[in-house]
Amino acid sequence: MTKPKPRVIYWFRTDLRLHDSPALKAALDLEPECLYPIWTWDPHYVYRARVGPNRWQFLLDCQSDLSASITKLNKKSKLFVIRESPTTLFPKLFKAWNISHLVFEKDTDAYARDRDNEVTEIAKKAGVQVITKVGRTLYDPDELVKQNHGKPTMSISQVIKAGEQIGQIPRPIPAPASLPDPGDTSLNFKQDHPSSEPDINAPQRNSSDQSYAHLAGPQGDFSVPTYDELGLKPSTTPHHGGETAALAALDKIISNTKYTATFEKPSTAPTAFEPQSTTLLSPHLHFGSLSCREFYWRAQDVVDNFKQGTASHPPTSLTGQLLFRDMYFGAQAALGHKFGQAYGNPSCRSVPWHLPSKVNEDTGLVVRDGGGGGGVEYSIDSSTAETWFQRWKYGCTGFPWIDALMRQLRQEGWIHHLGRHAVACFLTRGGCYVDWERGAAVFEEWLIDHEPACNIGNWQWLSCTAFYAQFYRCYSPISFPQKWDKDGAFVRKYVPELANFPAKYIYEPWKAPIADQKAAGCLIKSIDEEGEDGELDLSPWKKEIVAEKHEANGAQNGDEKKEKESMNIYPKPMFDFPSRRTTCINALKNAYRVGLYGNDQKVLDGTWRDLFPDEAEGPTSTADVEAMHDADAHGEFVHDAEGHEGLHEKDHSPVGRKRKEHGQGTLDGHVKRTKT
DNA sequence: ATGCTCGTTGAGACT
DNA sequence: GAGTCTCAACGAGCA
Repeated sequence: MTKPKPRVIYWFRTDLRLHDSPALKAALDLEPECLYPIWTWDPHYVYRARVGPNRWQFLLDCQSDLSASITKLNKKSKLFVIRESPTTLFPKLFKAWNISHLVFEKDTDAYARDRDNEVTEIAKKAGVQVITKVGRTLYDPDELVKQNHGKPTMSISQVIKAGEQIGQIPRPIPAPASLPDPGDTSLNFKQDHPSSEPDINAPQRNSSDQSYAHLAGPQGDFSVPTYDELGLKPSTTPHHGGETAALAALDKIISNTKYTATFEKPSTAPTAFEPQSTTLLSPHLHFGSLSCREFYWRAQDVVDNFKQGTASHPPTSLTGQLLFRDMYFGAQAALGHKFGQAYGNPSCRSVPWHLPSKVNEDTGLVVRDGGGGGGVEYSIDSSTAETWFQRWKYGCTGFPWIDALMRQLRQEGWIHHLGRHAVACFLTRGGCYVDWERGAAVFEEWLIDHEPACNIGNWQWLSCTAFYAQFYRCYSPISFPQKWDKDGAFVRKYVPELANFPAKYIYEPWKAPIADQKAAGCLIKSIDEEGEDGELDLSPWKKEIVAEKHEANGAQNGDEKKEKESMNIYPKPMFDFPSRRTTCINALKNAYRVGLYGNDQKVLDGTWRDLFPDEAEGPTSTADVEAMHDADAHGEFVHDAEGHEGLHEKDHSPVGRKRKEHGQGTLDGHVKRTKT
């Protein structure tokens, strides 16, 4: 008796490619009678993960390109996009299509693991065999953890050591030359509609969300959704997704053997644009439109054939970048949901930042609903910190380097790695003393290459709560960009108000004499001088980004012309950087001395904050306070003195009010030591 | 133990 | 302009 041939669903997720897909190969090795390449529209991504229009665009690009590539291999086939949650869809789909096997690439993201376990149970019940293969990382993150003695991989040397135990990174697998037919695709069942509540992506839409209006899309042909169907605001990124584009970009990079072999991340310019100084392949790695192993071996082969002894090495080399990615995946694989937050995380230091996340006491996880599009909910312990956070987010801090980066991020969905360092340091340990989880949430929303593990890991790194501890190494928003871009071309592009400023003042425009400001067509003013009754008015910066990039050179409407004729306004810096740096470094020093991690009992029960006096983050010496008053932007810096209100009670006082500072003392006298 | 080096990407003064 | 040292000082790993 011959066994019936397998009827296989290949479930695409973050592996939107045909080349080097071990899971797809496993599906094809079954020699199936039929193969259904599908995408299920997961409500977690639609409603619960923060996804801005630019990343949506990139995803749809990847899906469209993949679907076309599948059709090239088999005219009857395509990427069948089904609008339903995988957990409700699969039981019905297995039956309707008489499926014997479900194949997908292994995913170790905390959420994805839960979902995949659930789907695997569903398949088991339906008598469907599940096959998974690793292909998203160089090594299987679980294997990496196992070889790292069961511990999260917290340094690159641990990854290298564990990797040596595992063995060589697999060589890439060629794309298939043909694909089997799909079977009958009729859907003889009713669609289950997922709950859209809470919908943290509501702010990303400008028309009604039709994501789940039709099981197989408005035409009933399983096509990739359009922007209309998803109700999304238009994207503004110039970067596009898709395997075809990814492989072409990789070819171009690899063909430059010197660039490939001698790449050193720390010496690539974060101020470079058109072209950028790094590869911009990260969004492709996230969506799987490029295999990381393809990237690794193409780069490694160039290195191996390069002039002896002149190639760069991990961790700064191109392959080193991929090892860092694996490191973060390994940390996440070991820690699960706790990796994404400080609370309860044994590998993450507890620091009494401003704007801390709220925690659900039952689950021990941060509260991830925040109706109104906030994502993770947080306490506003300090109105000044909240103002600083909003000004950081919308690129109106008054520090041109920071503002240029944040505007590039919001508009294009990508900024250079060192630019991410600069803005992350500024928000957390090197300026605002705001919780890294606030910054991570903004990156989650805006980055087209948002990789949960890498984003979380890098924010922990930059805030010196994990992976990195040299908190006294602090990025200056003035000296750091000057290293690469003396003239400020980058600032001029992304902060056009300052386009005509003299290079001498481009990173510190508040120092320019009024005559120079007038000559450059831009006045430097306190934001709150601008608004009515002293209220902060960030609206000029918060307003929607229209896709003006492509139209700007064409017809301008009357309003825009008028605006051009009048004087531009750019804000004064929202605080004195040198004094804030001193304050933050001392606060970090203190937090390190207290030495608590997220899983400490005192952290879990909330009593840990008593170990930090009100002055925990405030100025630490009289000299600092004086320095602030001497600083240029008079009045503004008095805000520094607040932040002493303690972190528990909410502060409902109006944003931007000036306050008198309390008496100051050095930190040391207030600190109870927990380490001996 | 205690001291040393090293760690993907600091700033600033100096040679 | 590139390299080197100091500033103040972190943890991990090693001898």
